[in-house]
Amino acid sequence: MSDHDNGPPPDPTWWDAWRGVLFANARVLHAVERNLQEHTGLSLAFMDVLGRLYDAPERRLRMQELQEQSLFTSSGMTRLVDRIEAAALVRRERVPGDRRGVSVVLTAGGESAYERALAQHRSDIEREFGSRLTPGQQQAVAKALAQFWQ
Amino acid sequence: MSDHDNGPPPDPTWWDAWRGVLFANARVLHAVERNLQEHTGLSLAFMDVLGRLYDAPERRLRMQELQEQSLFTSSGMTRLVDRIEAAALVRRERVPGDRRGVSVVLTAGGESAYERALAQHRSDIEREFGSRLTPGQQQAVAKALAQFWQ
DNA sequence: TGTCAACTACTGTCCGTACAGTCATTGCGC
DNA sequence: GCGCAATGACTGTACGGACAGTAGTTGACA
Repeated sequence: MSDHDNGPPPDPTWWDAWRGVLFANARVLHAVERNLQEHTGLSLAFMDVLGRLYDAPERRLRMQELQEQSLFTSSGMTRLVDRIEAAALVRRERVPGDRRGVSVVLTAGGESAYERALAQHRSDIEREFGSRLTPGQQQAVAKALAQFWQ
Repeated sequence: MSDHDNGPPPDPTWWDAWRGVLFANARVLHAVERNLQEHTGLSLAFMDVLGRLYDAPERRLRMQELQEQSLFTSSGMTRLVDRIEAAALVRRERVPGDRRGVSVVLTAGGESAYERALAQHRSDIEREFGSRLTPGQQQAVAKALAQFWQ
């Protein structure tokens, strides 16, 4: 048994891949969130909610739908929507026929604020992340990780 | 100009890659952090600090070294070390020759707690992340994202 | 039709982090 | 040696999110 290959055993490949995901996420988010906040006044949490409303039919969703799609708890979503509503980017409306329910609707201001912020955000992501990967790497990463958002 | 290819323009590849990183990170972390906490009582923030001390010469680092390597602010690190110290996993020591400085040293209990938790954590990551990628995908992701942790 | 469990959203409270400011200590320029 | 900016760590405060609990509403079933 050759035991001349000593030293610490190398990390398995999946461990390096995971570390890459962890650090890429942290570093890119850090840069991008700060920049977005400065240029548009919107946080990524805001963007997440606004984006889901933007893509929804009639630009509206129930609180529960909003919460299910995101990684927030329902109480967290209540308070997040409170803040977005205070910024006049969405408004709450009663759901006809179910007095328990509340719809969250994108306002006109919210719509245009989202469009502006999305453009900024995408260019930030391209600079901090996309441009650092070759097209082949982009493809490979996208394919390997697509399963995590179905 | 053929304009029969309408519909929304497809997202660029780097955008899909980024989304993969974002969701993989969120989903895996969520599952793994909960499990680690339950089985070992340690949070990932604890693990981060303990790991850096574990890998350092003499199992000790200055507060500032600890802070520079991590994504915490210095005040955040002060309070994080407070909590880890309260759990008796590290202790603070004065630096001889510089009365401003403080060394953080891994205790014997901290060392063994870290070793146990690391084993748990790695098996969690393998299950939630590694096992979902083919060896080729692991390799590709690791290579593409290595730059984010140098 | 009355009762009760399930559903929807909100609130009380605590914890962890960031930002800005403070205090003691150090070392450089003169 | 003296003055002063830089360094290293800590503290006051505010905010965002989680967990657990609450209140109003609905629908199913006896």
